[in-house]
Amino acid sequence: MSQPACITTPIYYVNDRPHIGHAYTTTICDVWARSQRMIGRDVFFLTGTDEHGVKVEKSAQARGIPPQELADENAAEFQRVLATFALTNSDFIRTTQPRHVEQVQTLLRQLMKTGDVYLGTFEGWYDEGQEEYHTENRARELNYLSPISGKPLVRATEQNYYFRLSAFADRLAKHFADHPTFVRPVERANEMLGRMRDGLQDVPITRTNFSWGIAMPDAPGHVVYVWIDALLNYITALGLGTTPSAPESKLRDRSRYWPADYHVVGKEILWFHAVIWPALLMALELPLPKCVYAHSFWIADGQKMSKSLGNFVDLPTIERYTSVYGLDAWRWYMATQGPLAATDADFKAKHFHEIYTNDLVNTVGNCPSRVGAMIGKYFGGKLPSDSHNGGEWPHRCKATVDKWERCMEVFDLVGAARAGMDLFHQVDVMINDTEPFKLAKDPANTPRLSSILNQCAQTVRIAGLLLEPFLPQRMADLQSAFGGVGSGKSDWSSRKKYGAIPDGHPIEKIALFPRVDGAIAVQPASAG
RNA sequence: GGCGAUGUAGCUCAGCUGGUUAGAGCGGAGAAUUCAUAAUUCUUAGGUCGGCGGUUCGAGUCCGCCCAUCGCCA
Repeated sequence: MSQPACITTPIYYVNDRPHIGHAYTTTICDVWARSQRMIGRDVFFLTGTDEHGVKVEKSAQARGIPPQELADENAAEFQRVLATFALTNSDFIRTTQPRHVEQVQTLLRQLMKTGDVYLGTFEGWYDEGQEEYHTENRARELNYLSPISGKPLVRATEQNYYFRLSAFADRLAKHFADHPTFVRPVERANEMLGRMRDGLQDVPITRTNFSWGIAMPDAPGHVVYVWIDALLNYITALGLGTTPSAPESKLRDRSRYWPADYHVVGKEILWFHAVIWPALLMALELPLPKCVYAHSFWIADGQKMSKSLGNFVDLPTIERYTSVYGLDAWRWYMATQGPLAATDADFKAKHFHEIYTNDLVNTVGNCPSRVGAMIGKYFGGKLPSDSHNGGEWPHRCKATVDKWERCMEVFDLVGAARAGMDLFHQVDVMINDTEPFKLAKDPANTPRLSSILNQCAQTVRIAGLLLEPFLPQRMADLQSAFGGVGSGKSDWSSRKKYGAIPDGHPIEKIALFPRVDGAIAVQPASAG
């Protein structure tokens, strides 16, 4: 039985249009999901849409349509994007689906029963656009105007249901201490710890001033706050909120995927995922995710992306890149140049072009091309035999595969990609050092020539294998050009083994990544 | 305003608990080579390690202050 693996993206808010931020998070999750599937794990990769809340209600109102219609429209748009990008999510959960709504209500009933959710009163200054309250001091500082919209804050009193977050302070602190990689990267974990030291206050989980949301059970007029609703998607998708008799109880088959290996989120929503969500899970007596990975943001040409600047790398822009460079190139840039660490990454057309040319054209593309060409020229396209059993290469390949596996396990996508690249580079070095093209001039050298080219081909095959999660389309081409062995159906232990291509197997010369002329490359977005 | 970072070669960044000539990738320069997608390989680039002061036999590496940028929070 294979080991389950689970990775999630946040669910995307249907009030937003898809942009590079969504594409990035989903793509890196996809790379990881593919890698784990490749090594034989039973992977559940979850994404979806967050569809409730005041903003959706108001946007729909502005357009004169029911909120569900707006949600349907935009959820479809997000799903279209997934298809366009060939992302391999296992499910797409929508918070308006009955399966989610019912489980959220079941889970909230449970929390009321345990006392972790209680009815309380609150009065404060409310920012309707942001769906948040400000403290008295803060409100005065702001002149009682929303810092975002500039609209007046509203004095509001609410009887709300609260989640007893304060009760979990010690357990959370202990969890962070016992699991130093619970929140990554470490800079982000420190931010959470710092904020937790300031104390944890109970958080309201219902509102009464809007209706587009999940009804709080047994509490007419109370609607579940959108964040709580959204967080619970991670377990409702796995059926953890179903009762055995419920119509959705078959979802419980998925319970083996919990706890998730990775919740991949943007840093702006880390507090919810690193503190509130774990506390909720503790209250529900469910295990915590193994890691909450908070990536940073893409900026565009050195500037923060914002609506007012109009410099969002939006879907049409992304599609320009994929049409010029291909989908794999887009994935490669996302996964290897993205803001996986604590600092933001700059998205630049020129940089994209350089990375494409250096990494993909000149290395990943060219190396198999030269190996294939020589086998074609000197051996009629049939893999010559190696009388030296691979020499150093079985060892080198194994060491690299091991390193790749270790990197992938800890979500070090850049390190894993580098491992594959390094193998291509080593082959290039060997060719330059041993000069097979010179050996080919004298038939007396044939045995040596055979060994060298066999070793090149065997190693190229493994290098390509390691890049498959990043470059699924082109690496499939490479696998079929290099003997067609080790395609998806074989198991990992045999695929990763050196020497899988049999002697005499056909090897094709291929050009995986066409050079893109700088002149027709995607141009930087012009200012204004 | 509170807390926390960051500031290292043209660019993007590595440099664990302080110790001989401060590193990598890309760009630039030079050389080798021709199997390959004008691809590859090798060599190289003399950067006050933000500024000032201090601790120390010795500091990008510790402390203080200042400047700049950024993050989280209020």
